[in-house]
Amino acid sequence: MAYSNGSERRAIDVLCPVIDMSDSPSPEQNHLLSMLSADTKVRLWPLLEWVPLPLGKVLYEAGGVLDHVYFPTDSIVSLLYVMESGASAEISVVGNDGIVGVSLFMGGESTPSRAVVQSAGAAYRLPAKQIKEEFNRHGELLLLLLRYTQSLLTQMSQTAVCNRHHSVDQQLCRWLLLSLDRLSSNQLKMTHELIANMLGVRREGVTDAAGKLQKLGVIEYRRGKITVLDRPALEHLSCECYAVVKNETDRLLSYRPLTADAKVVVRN
Amino acid sequence: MAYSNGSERRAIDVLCPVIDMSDSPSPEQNHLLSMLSADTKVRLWPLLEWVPLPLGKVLYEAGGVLDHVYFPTDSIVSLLYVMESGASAEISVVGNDGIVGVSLFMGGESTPSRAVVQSAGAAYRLPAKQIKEEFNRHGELLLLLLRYTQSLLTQMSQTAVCNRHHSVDQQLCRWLLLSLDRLSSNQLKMTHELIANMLGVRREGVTDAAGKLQKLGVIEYRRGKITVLDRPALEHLSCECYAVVKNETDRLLSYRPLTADAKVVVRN
DNA sequence: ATTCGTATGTACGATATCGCACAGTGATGC
DNA sequence: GCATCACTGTGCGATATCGTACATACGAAT
Repeated sequence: MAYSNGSERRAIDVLCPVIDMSDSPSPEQNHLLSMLSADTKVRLWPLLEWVPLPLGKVLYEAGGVLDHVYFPTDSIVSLLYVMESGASAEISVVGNDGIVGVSLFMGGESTPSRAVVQSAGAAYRLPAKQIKEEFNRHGELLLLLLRYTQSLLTQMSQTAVCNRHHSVDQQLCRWLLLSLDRLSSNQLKMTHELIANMLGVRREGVTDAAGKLQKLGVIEYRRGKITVLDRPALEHLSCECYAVVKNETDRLLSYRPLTADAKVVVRN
Repeated sequence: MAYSNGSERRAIDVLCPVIDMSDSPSPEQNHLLSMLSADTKVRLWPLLEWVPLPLGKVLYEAGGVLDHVYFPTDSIVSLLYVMESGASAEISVVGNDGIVGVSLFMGGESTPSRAVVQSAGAAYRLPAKQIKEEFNRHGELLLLLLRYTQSLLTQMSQTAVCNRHHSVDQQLCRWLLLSLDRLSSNQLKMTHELIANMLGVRREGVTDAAGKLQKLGVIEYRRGKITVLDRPALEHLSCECYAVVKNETDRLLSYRPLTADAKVVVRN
């Protein structure tokens, strides 16, 4: 892969003095951005804007016009659908493995879902105009983004099936794994209430399911902090949906989640 | 729109004598194909192969390699996800408004779902090589197919939400409307059993729901033939999901379903 | 007309989730 | 230290759907 040696990286630094790398993390933290060639990086880096994404921030509303695409570095963004009744369900999760705002380059300009920050962190963003321009060069970014979009299709269809056939217990496991893959530690800041919103179930249902997992020693939590203690057990208890999506995403994007030993392991 | 006058149509006939239009219906019956410019049509028509699609035919298996994309004319194809347990759920429906096999041009080559003919009819198909070549010209077909893919994203995410929050009764209405929009009559050949497979529920659940609709005079059925008598009522009884998907698809593709007066109305 | 396979109708207990209500309990701020 | 709020635990009846079992009825084929 390009960028594996120091000289190339230095060339970028020289060409793109606009971005102060000491302040903000490297765009490379986003897998999609890191997979680009040196040429494309030289073109795109100066256009990227680093933005902190506080918990709960809404990147775009359902039906609203998108003005940027976001490449999360260490944040997690949920694509959430909110119904007329107020009931909601998470359609997809995006972390440093993806991009938020595919409808910008797919041609639709808007989507019927809302993008909301589920785990605070940051992202690099690119204005609508720039992403379209780059997309229309019909180069590697187009290919990459299309493959990512296909992985989104998989994620969404699997969510549909999971919602139909699996228990809250199983879905909680799946959800925890999806989040875990996109975090650099084994701890997530998340209340039962918020998870319930994502899964589209009652808060009490999540409390029940989480209680069982805690009794089993798989997770540990208190007041908005969930620590995963036994990830293999979580995978075992989860429905097949997690593995299907992960395998397909790996296939499409050679996505590599942070391995256990690269993580900051927390015990609370 | 192009092709509104006779001279252009004749030009095509001269240029593409390979396709015998008297045997097979026009590719124009597929909305995506009909939206192309004259130039593109001249290029594509000779490559299209007309194929009858009998009920139940599997266009591709989950994980299998796709060798063609299909543009249904009067057939309906379901994208069906079948789980390890054998339980299934319909992810999306494709009729003359769309194309089957988006993963071919999205770059994935395969998908974890199965494409199965839900309503017999025919389609035009294009070999993998040809659709990729045309896609890589980066012309109007690319734009069109990307917008269609976005409408697929909408359809899938709405399915996910619907599976989570709506009753079998509501979902049956939504499903009937989706099928109706893709048929040229008000009658569908479909057993409760098959509908149950699509919705991912029990057959008895469908029988119950259909029984209620029949009692209300909204539909009429016997042994695999369902006749819709009161479409407005169906829309009223359906959840919002139908309308959301329809509006979004209209917006993205200017899709126009067959209007009531253009239909062959059947009473059984 | 009879037969037979398939489609549909119905019933009933089991289960999962819901909706609601309220009781603890940890964290945070004054 | 205390008050307060947000988060979590728990209980209970209501409801929807499930799984299963079996009855009925249509219609195609002989």
